[in-house]
Amino acid sequence: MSLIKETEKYLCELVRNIGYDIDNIELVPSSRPEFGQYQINVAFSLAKEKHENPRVIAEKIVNALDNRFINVNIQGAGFINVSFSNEVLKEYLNKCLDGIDNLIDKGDSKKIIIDYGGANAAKALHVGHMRSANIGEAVKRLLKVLGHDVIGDVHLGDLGRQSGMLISEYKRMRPDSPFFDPNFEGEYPKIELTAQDLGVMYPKASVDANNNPERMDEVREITALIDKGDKAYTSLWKQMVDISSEVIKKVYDKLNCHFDLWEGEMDAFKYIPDVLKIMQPYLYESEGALVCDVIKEEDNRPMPPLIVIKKDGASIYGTRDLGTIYSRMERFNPDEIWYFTDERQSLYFEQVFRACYKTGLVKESCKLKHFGFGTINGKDGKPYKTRDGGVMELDSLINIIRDEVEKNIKEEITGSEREHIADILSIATLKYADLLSFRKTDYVFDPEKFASLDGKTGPYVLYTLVRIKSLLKKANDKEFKLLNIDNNEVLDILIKILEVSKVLNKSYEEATLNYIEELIYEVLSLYNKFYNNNQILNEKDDDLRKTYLAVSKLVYNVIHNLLDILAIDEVDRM
RNA sequence: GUUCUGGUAGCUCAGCUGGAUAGAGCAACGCCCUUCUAAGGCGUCGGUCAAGAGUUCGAAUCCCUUCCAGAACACCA
Repeated sequence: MSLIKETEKYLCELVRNIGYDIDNIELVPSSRPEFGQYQINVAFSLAKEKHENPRVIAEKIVNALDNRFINVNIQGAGFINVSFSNEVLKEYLNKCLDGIDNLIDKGDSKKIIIDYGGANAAKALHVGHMRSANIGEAVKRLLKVLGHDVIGDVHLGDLGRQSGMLISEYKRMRPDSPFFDPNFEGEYPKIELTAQDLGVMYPKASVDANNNPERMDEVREITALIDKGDKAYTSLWKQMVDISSEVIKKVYDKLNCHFDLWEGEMDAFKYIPDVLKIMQPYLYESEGALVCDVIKEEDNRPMPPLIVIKKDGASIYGTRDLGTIYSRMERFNPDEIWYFTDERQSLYFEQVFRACYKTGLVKESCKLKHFGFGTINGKDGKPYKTRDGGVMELDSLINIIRDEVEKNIKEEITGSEREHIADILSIATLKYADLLSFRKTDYVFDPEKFASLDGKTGPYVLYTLVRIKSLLKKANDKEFKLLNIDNNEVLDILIKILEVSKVLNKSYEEATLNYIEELIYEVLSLYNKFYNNNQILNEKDDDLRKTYLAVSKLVYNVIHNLLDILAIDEVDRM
């Protein structure tokens, strides 16, 4: 258990013993550091409830405190200020030099499925996919650290209009192929296409279909045929999906995103009949489609019904999501399913979730949650595009950052090591920037700013770690131990590190990583200040040198573990 | 049109389950290298928290109104 949590429990017990019935007290980092490390504001709420003087309540609490605190004082109308004694801090933090277990508080373990990634098969990953990947992967790792049982699913968009687009294009390229011969019987051949080919074919088909209604009808027809299980088209499409999957996987690997399940919409297919059977009593026909009402009496906004079967008889993305949820319930029986997609899909997910509960597809005890995120914009405030206004592919985006980041690597580092460092640094830069703002906030993509050594950036973080690692490596001392922590710069670092537990829990509750990044920056910034003003290796006083080294090790350990949650790798030099 | 999200320093953003004097980064200006990676650190400047009214010991935070911006709103995902 973390020191903060343990202390809060103690305080809660203490206040109860005085005669106030409360279930928790918060130890808040002080907004007025000159009065102490922490403030306790409980006297105000109790005063309001009991109609007593907050100052009197504060005095009662203060008088009961034991000697784990020093500098206890009451300010203003009833602010209680306390600081931990150095002995308490040393004893606790000396146990935190390796690993992160002593710094965090685990709750009840839940089984949670995380649906993130969402790449479209047969189309290159683009900017929009990056946030889902980065946020989803980090949240997945965070949940694991907090003791949950997590399953991450890439949930590929491998069914839908792009299949019709690509097959119609292939038909124009190879009209004589057996896939288009209705009389063909036997094994369909292997197609000779690369992911690059598919990347060229899709936009070509898309442009044509958008300008030509007949072509669009053909696309729809092919899409519907796959939906209905057409052998030739399904075989062709599956091959296309496999071809592009390899490339998609490589990009996800670059981003350190590793999925437990590599499934997609097509995998939901076989569950759709069961889903329809269960939902049957709630389905009705509307404008040719089969829909399910999801409006509730208390709604004060339009809530259109969820379309389950289109008027052409084919499934739609909602149907596939329902099938996926059903399959997850059957196979894993999770406590929760979390979705990470663009915020613009929030109404859609609301519809799907309501349909699940209403029809009994999902039991009430299983929580379905959608966590939307904001868009990545250019400096003009509009979604980030290539110079000519096209969709920015994720790979190009990585290369843009890589060009910037290269400038920060020392010239003396060359060859494959340089390449390796550039790889890690560019992903770290991209991720740090991507996770820096609150999940729902749109942010401006600014490669130069992100790759800068100054400010809240990946390079700043990794550079600081490089210095710590170099220093720890040079240290001859066998013993790293906090012995003398009277130095204020040291104390500031230690107190900041105590926040880890709360920061992780807050990040979990809101499914956002910006709090973690903020903490990383604050710790490292305090460490840099300390590093600048103190000689660590050359410190003559044994106790001080051991303490300084222990602080360095503690900082490294904490930041290393936090970066691991964010799926950000480090380098040894740069 | 209805609903949702947002409006905080010149710029980019935190803070929003009400707490003491509203924060950070960048930019600008000024300091600190016989130094463990100065690729760093320190300082200064910078605010009607969109506007107005309300709730209370206390409001950037909660409620209401208005203005501005973005998004969603049935067979695309």
